[in-house]
Parts: sequence; C-alpha cells; structure tokens
Amino acid sequence: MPSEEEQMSKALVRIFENVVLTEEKSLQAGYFKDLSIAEMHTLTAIGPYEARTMTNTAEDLGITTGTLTVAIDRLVKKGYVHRERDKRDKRIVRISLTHTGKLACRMHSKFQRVLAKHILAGYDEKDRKHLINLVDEIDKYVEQQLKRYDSSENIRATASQVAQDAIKEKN
Amino acid sequence: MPSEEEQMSKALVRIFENVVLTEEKSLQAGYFKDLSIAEMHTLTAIGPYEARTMTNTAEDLGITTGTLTVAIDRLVKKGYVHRERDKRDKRIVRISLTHTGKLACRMHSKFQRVLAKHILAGYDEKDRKHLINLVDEIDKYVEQQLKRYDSSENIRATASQVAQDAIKEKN
DNA sequence: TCCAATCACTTTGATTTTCAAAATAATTAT
DNA sequence: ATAATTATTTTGAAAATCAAAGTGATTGGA
Repeated sequence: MPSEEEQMSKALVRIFENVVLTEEKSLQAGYFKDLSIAEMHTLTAIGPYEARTMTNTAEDLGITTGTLTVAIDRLVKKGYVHRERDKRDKRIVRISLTHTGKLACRMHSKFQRVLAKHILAGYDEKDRKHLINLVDEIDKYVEQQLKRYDSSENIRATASQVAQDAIKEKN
Repeated sequence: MPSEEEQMSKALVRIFENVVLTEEKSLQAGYFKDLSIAEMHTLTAIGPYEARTMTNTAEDLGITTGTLTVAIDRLVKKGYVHRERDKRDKRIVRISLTHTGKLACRMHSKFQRVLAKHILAGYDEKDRKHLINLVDEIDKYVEQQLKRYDSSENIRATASQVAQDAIKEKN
C-alpha cells in the first residue's frame, strides 16, 4: 500500500519528467528542429528584450561563463543570437536574440502556455485555483530547499540526515 | 496580469528545474557523492527487486542499449550494480543493484517523499485526497500527451499549429 | 603616470550523457 | 547447416558541462 506521500511524489516526478520530454519532442517535431532544450533554455534566459552580458546570463542559467561561451558560439552560428562587444567597456560582450531567436523564444513559451491550458481545461474554477496554489507552493518549497543547499553550512547535516532516515527506514 | 496558464506553466518549468538542481545538490552533499542524477535514475529504473535485462531497462529509461551499456560499465565499477550473463540464454545480461545500490535507491526516493510530505502537510484529509486525485489525473493526461507526440502522425500538425499561434500572437 | 589587481570573457582539456551504426555472439527457424 | 533474429557491446561523434589557465581591458592606488 503506497502512502499518500509516495503516490503524490511519484506522480509529481513523472509529471515533471513528462512535461520536459513533451517539450523536447515538440521542439524536434516542429520548426526550430536544430534547437535542443538546453539551447532553448539559453534563448529564454537571454530574453527578447535588451542585450545581456555573458556573466549575468550564465548566472541566471546556473552555468559557468565558459559553458555559456560555447553555447553562444553555436547559437550565433545557427543564427539565433547576436553577439557584440560593448563600445565603452571592451571586456563586456552583449548578447541578444536575432529575429529568429525571438520567434523561437515566443513559440516555446506559447507551447508551455498551451500545455498548461490543456491541463487546466478539464477542471472547474475551484479546482483550478486549488491546483495553481499547489503548484505555487511546491515551487516555493523547492526553491527554498535549493537555497538552503546553496548556502552550504548545514548541507552535510541535512543530506546525511536524509541518508540516515533512508537507512533506518530499511529496517 | 499573468494568465492562469502562464502562471502555471512558468511554475511547472521552474519547479522541474529546481527539483533536479536540488536533487543534484543533495546527492553531491551527502553520501553517494559519486552518483549523478542520471546514474541515480538508472539505479531506480533497475529497481531494488529482481534482476532486469539491458533492453528492458533501457526502454524504461527511454535510452538506447548502447547508452545503457556505458552507464552500467561505470555503475559496476563504482560498485552499485551487479552484472551477470543469463545461464540459459547467454545473449541476455541480467543487471541488479548491489547492497550499496539499493541503499542509494532508497535514499533517493526518500528525498522525494519528504518533498511530498511537506507539500501535503498544509492540507486537511479531505483536501489531500482531492489533490492527490487531481495530480493523478494530470499525470495521466501529460503521459497521454507525450505518447501522442511519440506516435508521430499529427506531430507536425500540432507543432506547427503552435508555431503559427506563436507567430500570430506577435502581431 | 604606471603597474598590480580585478574583471569579463575565451580557450583548453577533461568527463558525462547521449545517439546511430557497426560488430559480436547466441539462439531460433528453415 | 545456414540464414535470420535477438541481445548486447563497441565505436565514433556530438552536446553539455566544469575547473583552471589564458587574454585583453579597466581601474585603483603608489
């Protein structure tokens, strides 16, 4: 007999995985076949508005600037990103989306919205609110959890606590 | 004013990213430092019970057997997986978790259950049941959606429909 | 004014994850 | 027997990632 938590966590994990898989498939099937999810991700981090710096964008993505450099190399070659050195401070590189890049970006968020719409479509107002709240709460909890791990300190304590729990649970 | 769909889809995407990041951090911080998320994933696909074949496990994971072969090479070397040829049919390879493998596997699902527990804690019995049902339904819906993309046919139609919508939306 | 430190970025070398396609070895069917 | 099929491994290649070293540009003292 699976506990409530087990059932819930299994379903949630599966949902998230499948959402990502679906995004991936839809990308490969449609326009912009030459974009991977990671590349799409980079495009949305740059965003359709003003140009951004390498460092800021890498930070937003949680990757090193070295990694971003090679990603941008490819996206420039594919024509999705424009790269330009700052006139004032020549150390700085400004990256921005080309027309095609903006298109891809918009299409992606549209796809996500359509998916969410379809998911919510079958429920009445009350259930929808319920679900959105749930998702919001998960979002907050996970983010908070992530921060805790980020700002070290009790990392070791927490993690090995979970490990200890897991080991105890066995018995 | 962000629409429900927008709010929902953004949160879903963020949750997924953060769940993965958090899992990764918790792995790196605790025991089993030498396991990546992908490797953890492979362990849970093998599961703590009977031995499984390469082909079956690869199918479950949605990767090729070639990919799984190299993954298993590493997991065997690290001591998480046991690999053995079938006595009857020597083409078949049986993979199973070692003691350590099972431990890691248990610890991982514990992490996810803790997450679910925290999420459900704020609701009363009735709401919990209701939410679990809703989440189950969504799970089924998303899976079905993914299958639709898998079994081609209307892939192109759907995807370019979304693209068209995205392009129109611009104007 | 100069030079040491800092900053923004790129390059390099390595690892992991992934695939498709070729190779291998075992089994089954004709 | 031998041809076809099956299960897996090997090979060669690409993407995504990091840490650390390298390259220029800028800036803050001395």
